[in-house]
Amino acid sequence: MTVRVRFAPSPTGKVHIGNLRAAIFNWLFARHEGGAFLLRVEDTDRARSTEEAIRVLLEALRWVGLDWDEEPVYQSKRLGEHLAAAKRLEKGGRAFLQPPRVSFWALLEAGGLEGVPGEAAAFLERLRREEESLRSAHREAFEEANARRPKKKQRAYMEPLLFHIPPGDSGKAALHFRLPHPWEESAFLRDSGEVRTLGVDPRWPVLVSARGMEFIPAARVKEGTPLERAVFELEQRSLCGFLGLEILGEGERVLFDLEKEKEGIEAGRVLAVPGARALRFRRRIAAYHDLVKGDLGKPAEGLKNRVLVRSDGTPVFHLANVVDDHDMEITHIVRGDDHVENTYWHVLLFEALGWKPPLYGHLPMIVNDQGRPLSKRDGDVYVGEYKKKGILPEALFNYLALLGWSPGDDREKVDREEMVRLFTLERVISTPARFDMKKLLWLNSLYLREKPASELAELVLPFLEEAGIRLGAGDRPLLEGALELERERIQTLEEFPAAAGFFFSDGVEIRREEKKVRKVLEAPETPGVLEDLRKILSELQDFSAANLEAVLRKYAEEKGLGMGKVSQPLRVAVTGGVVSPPIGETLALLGKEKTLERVEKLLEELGR
RNA sequence: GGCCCCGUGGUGCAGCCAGGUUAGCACAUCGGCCUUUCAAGCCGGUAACACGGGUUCGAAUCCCGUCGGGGCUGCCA
Repeated sequence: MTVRVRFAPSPTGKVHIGNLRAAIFNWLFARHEGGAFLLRVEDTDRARSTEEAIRVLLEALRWVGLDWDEEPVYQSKRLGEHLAAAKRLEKGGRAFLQPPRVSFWALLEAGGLEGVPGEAAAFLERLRREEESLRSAHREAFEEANARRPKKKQRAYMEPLLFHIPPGDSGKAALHFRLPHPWEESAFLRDSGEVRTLGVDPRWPVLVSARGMEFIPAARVKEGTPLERAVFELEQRSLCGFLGLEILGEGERVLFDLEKEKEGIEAGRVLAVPGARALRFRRRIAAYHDLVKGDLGKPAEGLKNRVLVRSDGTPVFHLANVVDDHDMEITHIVRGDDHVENTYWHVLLFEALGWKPPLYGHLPMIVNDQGRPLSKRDGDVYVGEYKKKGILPEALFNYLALLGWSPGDDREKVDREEMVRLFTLERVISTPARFDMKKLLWLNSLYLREKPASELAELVLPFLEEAGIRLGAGDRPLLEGALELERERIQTLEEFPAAAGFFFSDGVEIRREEKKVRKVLEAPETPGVLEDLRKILSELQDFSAANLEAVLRKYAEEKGLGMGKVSQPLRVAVTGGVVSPPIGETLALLGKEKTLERVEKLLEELGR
């Protein structure tokens, strides 16, 4: 089997660094396996997915050197396939239409109020009238509880499900995916053998239908709370985790046995079981093997049926994803950790469509200092910002690849080919990683040192322009020379103009505001030294770095001065500051004419 | 709240599955050397197995519990 992986971003005009890392891991995996790396543009949000946004996306991938193997697939063009798959599920009984104004009342009505004792029916009526007051009671209770929580654990208020009226055009129905019934086989659901009981509120009937079940867990409703004041949420669960389900009443009396009602349920009956105290069932576990995290599983009684097609007729992300992954013959899905929980139902969806799901691996998230997922508030989260900062794509690639993966030894700088050779998902770890800009900068300086000056020159041009430095037609050798000298002194291309601008300017502004500069200028021997050097340098024929170095050293020795007393005044004259590459190299590159001009000018300023 | 995932210095990784060094490497930080400045380079220092039990001659490693962080819990993607 040939490995086929994909990177499936939605184009928003910016590429998040976490997405880029996912792309890198996919690419490395594909290249290591000799497989294909594909692109799928999830452009179903037409408002944001402009052509410009798509261009930015592709450009970012090219920038870090990720190439893809086939024409990108545009999700927006595949609406027909998505809907066809949904239709197929509906026909096969694995999806059902449900009108949008779903509420407990509606469901009760659909099934009739038969089985609900008169007392409960009257109570429903009362509740219906008091809906508003209940709603605010719920809200109040929530706000109160929320205020007591530590800030980090606070949640946004959500309407209680009991009164939840999902948005959507009234009159239209959303298509729901139905998880397997307990009597249906599934490769991703297994009998755990463990018997569980789950308390339910006896004041409320449990509803069982082919769509799943609805109940209020007793744990949510405190003992003795008047029902009309109770803060509870209706659970809408699929049946899939409830093997051998029995609904128990007072004294463990069996009120309902799912096995016996199978046929009625399949025929579409909605059963209301009043007076229930507990659900007893054998637990089924939803499970899949994650290539990064190992065997993963969760109790399937927590699984819910999910919306596949919205009431406006558009497929949800998950459906589109699964259908596209199948049609693109994707074999491995490598994506962010935030999709782990979705995977349980994605594999079930594949299965329901009669397809074999791909293998999944989930990458740990990149987090900020607070351990939260990197967001735009943290700054520098988009690929473009790194480019703008003068980070080399090789460095970013290297850094990102090592965030959550390692070649297994202590190497930090690993080139692309080596990574391709060594990459395995097995070596991806599952702990979230913090983004460390300082380490990126360090890696960047390493790559800066080894890139040919001619390439660097090309890359640094925009930064020079940004700094207002214009190069003459014949300045290319000068630029490359300056890069050779400065490359190991800077960490990013962005720093180059400030460090080497003096090579390209006509004159130079002495930075007297700097203490160290003043100290050099005010040194008593400075004027004399500069006068001597003016003479010596003007008579010098061989203006090479080596010779300059030798001449200056000889002069310092003769005068009994430290080399610093000679080089620093020159440096100030020529660069305006006290920092530059070795003085010989600097003067040689700058050239005799400019050097003398600048020394002359400084002497004038010093009144000589 | 429920379920799932994760916990090695300030940070990233190695070590964990197959228990046995002084817990290794790198970034950052501090100090020193080199030195004409700035870098680079070299040498050295500070600093970690979240906590508590258990198993064992021996636990970062296996088991249980606790705590902490994150994810999911939408007709968002």
